[in-house]
Amino acid sequence: MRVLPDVAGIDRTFDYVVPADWDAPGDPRGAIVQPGSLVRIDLHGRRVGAWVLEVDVAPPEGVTLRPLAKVSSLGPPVDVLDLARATAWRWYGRLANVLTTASPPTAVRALPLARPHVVAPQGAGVSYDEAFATAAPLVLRLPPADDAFDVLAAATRRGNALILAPSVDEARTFATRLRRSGVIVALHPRDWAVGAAGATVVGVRAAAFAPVRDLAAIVVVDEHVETYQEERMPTWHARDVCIDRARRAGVPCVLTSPAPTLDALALADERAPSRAVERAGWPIVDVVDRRRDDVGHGGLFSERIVSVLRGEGPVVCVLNRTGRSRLLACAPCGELARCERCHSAVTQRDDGALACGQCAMIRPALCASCGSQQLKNLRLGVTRAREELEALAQRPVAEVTAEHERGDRTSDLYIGTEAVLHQVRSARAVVFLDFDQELLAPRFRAGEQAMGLLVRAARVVGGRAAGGRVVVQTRLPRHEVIDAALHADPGRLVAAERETRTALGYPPFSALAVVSGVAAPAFVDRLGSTAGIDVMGPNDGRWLVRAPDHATLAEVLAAVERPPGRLRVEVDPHRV
DNA sequence: CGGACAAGCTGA
DNA sequence: CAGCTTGTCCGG
Repeated sequence: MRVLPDVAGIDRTFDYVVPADWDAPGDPRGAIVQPGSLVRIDLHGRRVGAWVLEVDVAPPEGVTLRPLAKVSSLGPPVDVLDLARATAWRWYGRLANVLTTASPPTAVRALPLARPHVVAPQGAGVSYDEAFATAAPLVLRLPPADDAFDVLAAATRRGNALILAPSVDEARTFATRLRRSGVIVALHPRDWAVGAAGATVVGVRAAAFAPVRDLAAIVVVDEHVETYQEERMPTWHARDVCIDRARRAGVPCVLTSPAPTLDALALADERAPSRAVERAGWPIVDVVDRRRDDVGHGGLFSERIVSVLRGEGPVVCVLNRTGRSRLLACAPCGELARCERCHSAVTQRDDGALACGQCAMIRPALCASCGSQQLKNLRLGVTRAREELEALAQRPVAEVTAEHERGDRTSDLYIGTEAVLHQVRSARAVVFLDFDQELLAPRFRAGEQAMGLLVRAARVVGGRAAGGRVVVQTRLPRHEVIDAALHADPGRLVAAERETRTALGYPPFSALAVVSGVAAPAFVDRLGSTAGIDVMGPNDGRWLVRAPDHATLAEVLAAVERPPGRLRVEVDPHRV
């Protein structure tokens, strides 16, 4: 019996024997000990948990095997075990970390009886059955106003489906709706054993590793949402894990999104709705060009906003948190100071030069548009903005941030950070007071993430027919993100992003890893000048490793002997 | 990770 | 040289 301890710092397997009495007929312990199961072992003087990886292995010469101490629980089935191995390899992480995610939250000694599969009835809307007809992964572009439920129902018509949603709330809602149409649903991770026995499984990111007996289809809802990437090591992405899982199982995998990411499009074919359908599912987008405005005191609210505030019905204003906002604009012409190379916002260093937060490029403090040397800071926090908005609207304003809610709860005028878009379900208008913060964030996925915000806003105001509006105040009115939302055509953003990322060698046109921690210098040193990869840095104690693809990257990283000490290797970093 | 054991340091 | 700290090694 080969086992892997769940102890950080021990990344190797050990061999044990199953105590003879467990194998006696009628003893349940013998049946629970199988690959994936959780056991307890005596290791070097202490009792620790471990996963059974293999049974019937030939132990190495000259070691006396100790018996397993205890069996705790059933664990991930073999297909998930293989998926976990592949994930640990692809994202350069420890298998034990992935197996923790794949294991039941509380001990499972036996599986419940599976209830017979129920076929959800076909609804009145569009049929998505055809999307599941082939085993090749597919991206379904659904406009913001369209619900993914019909897609999920189609998935369950094939058998037990695995359905991932970006948030716990959405997962719960989908689970409830599917149950209402008669489908047997396990909500992951609570109903781990129900899924293992055979049911449609609904959950968030971690459900990518949920056991699903007789898995027939996988759906990842809103694949563009960032919560699908694990932030601890290994930094696996549930979308990519699901595509791999579907391929291994030979079942269809459908990703949905109003604005698919380049990463998804690199792995799956896209099916887009007709222009008419897509346009109908996006709201009207108003772009307010602020380059000519006076942005001094009180300049956060343009004339256009004042008129929006006058109408009936709830209005939501979105502004980024204080502190994160540090933008420079040219005083005479209003142009934003951006990096010439990667177009991120730049900050001014103590010596006056402009430095890019993303690619570390440095240039003199000159406006790229008019050559002026006069630059000014733009900054304003939510609390101040609320006071101004209250004065402007002459009625109470509720303030919503991720941390707290303040002000008048009965008000239908809200202001807050992007958290406000999660808390206010429906509104007549959503106003982005300063969208440039999003567009120019020093992350190479900033554009897609900004698009994600517009999608959220679009859902709050509803489709074109609902009459709602998304108002975007910006100094970059021609930015491809705004252009794409304005025309209800996310393809425009994809085209622009593809060009930039190809030119800069960013994913999905390369595979990246950021290496940091005390052991990083030694690790990078051992990486040396391996053929086929680039090592850049150090920048702030972090090195960037770039390979043409993930197979190469994983191969190269695994070939290096891991030096002692803390080492963080972030594959697919969201910040570079 | 954390226990075992060895080598190094200190004070009487 | 007992009694303690610090470092390195290794687990079936």
